[in-house]
Amino acid sequence: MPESPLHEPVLEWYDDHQRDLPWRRPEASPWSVLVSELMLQQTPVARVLPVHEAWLTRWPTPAALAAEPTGEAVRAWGRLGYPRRALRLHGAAVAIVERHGGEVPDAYTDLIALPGVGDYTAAAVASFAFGHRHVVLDTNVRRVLARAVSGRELPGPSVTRAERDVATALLPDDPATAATWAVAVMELGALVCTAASPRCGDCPIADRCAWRAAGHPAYDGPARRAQAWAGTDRQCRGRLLAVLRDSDLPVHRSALEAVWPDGAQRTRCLETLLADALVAQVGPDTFALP
DNA sequence: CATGCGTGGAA
DNA sequence: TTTCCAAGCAT
Repeated sequence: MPESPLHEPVLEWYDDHQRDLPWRRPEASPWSVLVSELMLQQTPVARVLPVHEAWLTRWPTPAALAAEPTGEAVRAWGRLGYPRRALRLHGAAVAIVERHGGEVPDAYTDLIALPGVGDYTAAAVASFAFGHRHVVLDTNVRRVLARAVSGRELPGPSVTRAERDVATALLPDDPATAATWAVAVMELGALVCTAASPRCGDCPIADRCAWRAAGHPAYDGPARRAQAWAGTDRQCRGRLLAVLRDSDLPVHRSALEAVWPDGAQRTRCLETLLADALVAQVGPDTFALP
């Protein structure tokens, strides 16, 4: 389903406005792309940039990372958030060495079999790193298509069949063009067609946007539940892990008690961190990164 | 399919 | 000061 009136303006806009990101440069390796995609899951580009650079310097290949303890990945992950992603990236590196001779695979089915790689990430790596033709459906793309094509402000909570059909119908036939289209729509969503304050005045397809034509009707789907934070297990786990991350030596229980007063919750969170293999117990009362 | 999972900057 | 996130994944 090639020629859509959306293609040319979006591709031209991307050519003029795309950000210069390390994982988009011609010399970027598939490993660099994969690392960036894991880090960018729910984490803003600005915070990923320095960690990605340090990561690729220290571990230029999957084999280099796979040779290290998982705790080194957790430490290097720093404050990107969702540190289980660090374990998954390490696990992906191990799997790449074991199953693919140390080379990041280019096939979607091989990619999605890696830890931490779901539909979006598999399609993104196959498309961005290898130029393959895939529907790359992230939250940015979903929002752009919801607006421009479907006339709604925001996509629903989960990907629908109809949404995927729309994205598939718009995907250019030529693989190279499809890959550029995928990253271009995503970039448009990230820079112009943003969630909160879309800059329709800068949008290359504003005159073809169904949402704009309909007068920017407000989102009418199910309310997205706000995520609580203060006092949650997530906050507690974050505090505990930060103590271990910031110490080169194993830490005593007392150091953990100091950052979270609620003993029952602290104990429970420490247990889940141990169960998740984000923390290791190295003595009767001492803990460290694995 | 609904939930849980971190973080720090912007509105 | 609160709120709301930001290129999802696993269960």
